[in-house]
Amino acid sequence: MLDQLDQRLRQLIKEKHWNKLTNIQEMSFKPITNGHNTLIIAPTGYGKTEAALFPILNKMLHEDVKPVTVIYITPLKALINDLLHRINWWSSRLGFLVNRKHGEVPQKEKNLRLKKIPHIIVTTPEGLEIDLDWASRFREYYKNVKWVIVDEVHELVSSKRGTQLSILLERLKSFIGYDFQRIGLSATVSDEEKVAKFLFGSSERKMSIIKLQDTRNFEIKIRKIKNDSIMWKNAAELIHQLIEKPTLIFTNSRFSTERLYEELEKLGNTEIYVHHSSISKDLKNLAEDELRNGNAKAVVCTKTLELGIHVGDIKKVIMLRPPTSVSSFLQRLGRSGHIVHGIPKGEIVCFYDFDVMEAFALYISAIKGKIEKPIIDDGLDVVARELLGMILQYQKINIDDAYNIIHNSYIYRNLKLSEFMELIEYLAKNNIIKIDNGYLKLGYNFFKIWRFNKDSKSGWGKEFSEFFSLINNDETFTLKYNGVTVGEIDAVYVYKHVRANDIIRISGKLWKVMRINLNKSTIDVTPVNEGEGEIPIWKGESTSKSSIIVNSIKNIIKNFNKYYPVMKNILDKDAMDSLLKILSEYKEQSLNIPIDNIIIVEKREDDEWIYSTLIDEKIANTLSHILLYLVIKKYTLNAFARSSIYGFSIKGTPIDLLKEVVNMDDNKIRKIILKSILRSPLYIATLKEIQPSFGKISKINLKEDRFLIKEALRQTLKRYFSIKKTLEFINKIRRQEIRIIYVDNPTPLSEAVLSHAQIRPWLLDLNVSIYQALKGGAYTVNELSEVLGISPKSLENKLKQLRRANNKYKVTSFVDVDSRENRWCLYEDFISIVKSEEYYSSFAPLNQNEIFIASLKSGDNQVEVIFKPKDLLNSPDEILRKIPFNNIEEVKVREAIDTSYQFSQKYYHVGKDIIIYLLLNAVAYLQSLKYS
DNA sequence: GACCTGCTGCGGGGTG
Repeated sequence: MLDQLDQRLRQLIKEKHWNKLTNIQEMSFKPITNGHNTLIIAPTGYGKTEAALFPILNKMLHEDVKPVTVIYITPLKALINDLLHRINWWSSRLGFLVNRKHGEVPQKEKNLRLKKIPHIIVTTPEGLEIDLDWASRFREYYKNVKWVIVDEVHELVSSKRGTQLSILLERLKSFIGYDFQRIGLSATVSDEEKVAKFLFGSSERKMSIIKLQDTRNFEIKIRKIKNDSIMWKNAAELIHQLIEKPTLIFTNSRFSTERLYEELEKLGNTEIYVHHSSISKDLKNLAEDELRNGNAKAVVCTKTLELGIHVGDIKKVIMLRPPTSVSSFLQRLGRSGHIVHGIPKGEIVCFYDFDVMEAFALYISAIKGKIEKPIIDDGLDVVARELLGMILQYQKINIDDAYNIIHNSYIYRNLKLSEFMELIEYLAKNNIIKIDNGYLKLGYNFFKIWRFNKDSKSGWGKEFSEFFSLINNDETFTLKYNGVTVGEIDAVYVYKHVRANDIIRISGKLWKVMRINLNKSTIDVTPVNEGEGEIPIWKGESTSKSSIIVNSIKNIIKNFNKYYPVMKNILDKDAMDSLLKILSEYKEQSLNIPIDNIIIVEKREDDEWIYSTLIDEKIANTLSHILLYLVIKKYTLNAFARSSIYGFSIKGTPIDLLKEVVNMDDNKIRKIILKSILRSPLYIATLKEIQPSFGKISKINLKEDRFLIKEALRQTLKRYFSIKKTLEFINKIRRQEIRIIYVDNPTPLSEAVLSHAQIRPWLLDLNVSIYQALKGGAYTVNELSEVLGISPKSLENKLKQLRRANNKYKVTSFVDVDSRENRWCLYEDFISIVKSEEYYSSFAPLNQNEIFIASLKSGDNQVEVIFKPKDLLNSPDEILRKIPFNNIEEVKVREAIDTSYQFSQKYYHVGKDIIIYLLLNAVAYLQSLKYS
């Protein structure tokens, strides 16, 4: 191939001291030169960027090209920065200008591109979105584009960002009126054809897929630690021995990252860093730099370091607990042995017996080359957003033209015009667009939702910059030390758990909370050296395990003897014992392992029914939601379910509800599934995510917003549930192809089910939501308002109503003497809150002997009780005797000498059962005012 | 205990 390259390019290759080109560079040259749309598949580190670049630069040297000639798209800002230098090295020497564009490029640098138009622009999907929608001058230069390169296609293909990009490419094609050449760069994927079609869309060019047979081997060891009360310490001790400088230690959560670091630190480890998405950028950069410089012994990280950023040569990868998919397993493993002939070296450290099964299943699947197929997101919210983008671009757009552009995208090739019209009508109803003689224009709600003005924080709406991105963010608090950001915590966690003087562990350090600024959503902290810090819990989306893992586990159990020799090589003794233990426990109970045709049912003492069987997680999720729906309808609100690949469970029913489900007809089950999804937090989250795209900001109305509800339901179903597979599963039970066996003793898989999180329903009934939010704690109106997403004012009114209630939803309030704020709690929880340490000072008078007067009212009855604080503690019955009614509508407390009522405290709608504590609260509060 | 990613353009006015 070298001989076909222009002399100037050949000279540069010589200058780089490249003796030869990599295989993938050789193989890609011809198809790209011939103008084919080309998908290049090879692992990281094989020079894919140059494989795409060489033939293009070669052509650019000979053709009359005008800037902008090439758009290079990649999903990460860090990659853009890397690529800029890499591409610029070649192109600047050939006389072509390169420019980058992402949110953190300084304004000065951004402005340059209009003065000197670049030949090659490197940006994100969002960057292209901005340019097409909004950059009215620069986008004119896009009319010269001949090539579009999309990097990390595997990363984009199954996300909304990829869907967005697929429409953007069709918009670009329509805008410039030229079928530009598309080149994709990807890591190993399972469904290459589909990925190629996704990328190439409506282009009529021939297509080529260039794939490097990945013959790289890898070394893997699966280990198990003892999961007793000090399992984190055990894990750290083992990992400490396994580390070979430099090592990447992957965990599956931000919490685990911090927790493991804590224990590694206790073992005296230095030169170890923490890396995850909630750590400040500077600290992340430090960790990356130290890796590259060879100073870091190890970095404990989440998926942040799984993606393509170069972090130097990694000697070894340790995974704390198995990752949830084969592709993630391979990506993590691939971070080590980065030199082309290096062999990746990995360790999986397991906590539980079933971790060992999963780890081995991952290994077997990886060896066999079984990788998860991409699931393309076909959300209509993306269509809506792109439609709005097109209107921004053209001011107005013909409905048919808009439809054709969307329809050209591979993802929406089956979208019917009627469905498109339904979408348009819904957008028009929300006044985010208006329809004018077959043309679409922006409606007056557009700039209400996507605000330009950052300061007008009041009310609803999002910042205009967010319009260009389909990534959602939950509310967070930023931790600041001396004004410098050190990390981030979920807002809900802050409201529920963080208070002044608490010690928090984040970014591998301990911080004391000095001040919580609710308005700015920041927390001022200061570093401390000792004490036990609490690690915050971040609530992410649930990560489900791929069905490849489930099937692989089934296969391994069925053919245990066949796999045994491999196992002996890869598992350490403890891991091996774990696997054998699972098998022998079933044997001891004379049970078959529930892999294909058995469900083992156990009822635990607390009314939790566990159905264990290896199962597709979507089926488990669907079944558990059906059961949850039935329990709530029939028995109790205090119910929850669990679902996992090891089975599912339901708590709160005295009878086996699965039996009832099996006896229902399919239509009824279908209806229940839909109803149960409408109550699931997963649906609520989807709804929240997509509704701004449709211009919906006010309260959702079941009739008016049918389109939105239907779409949210469809997306939730597609992502997390499966009606078809669930009905098939139930049918197998009916036909007794799946047998149900009841047992009394715990079995290994049921223990695995129990280790999964509880799914609680989200009820639209406000009383219930408040009940759920308050349960077990005491909160201010503002805190609750954030948790529930209801305005503080209406929430306060609701709480005042509930104060009068005479049922389990009844609430009450008291003053938090430390913060002087009113706190609300469930009436049923009040006494346990009084007795908790947290609010001790709110019920502890400072002076026992001062005299107070309480005036109590009930209807027309009224009494005054004179008391000393010590009476409340020593002889409460005497005080109670003086109160002639059980329900006290109003209590007013003041100090006897304060005849002006200058300081008094009131309570409403309380029973005699808690009045003593409220009097204590009033006294503690009034005295705290007086003595401070 | 449950991952990650990104996020105005253009031109006019002022200052040195």
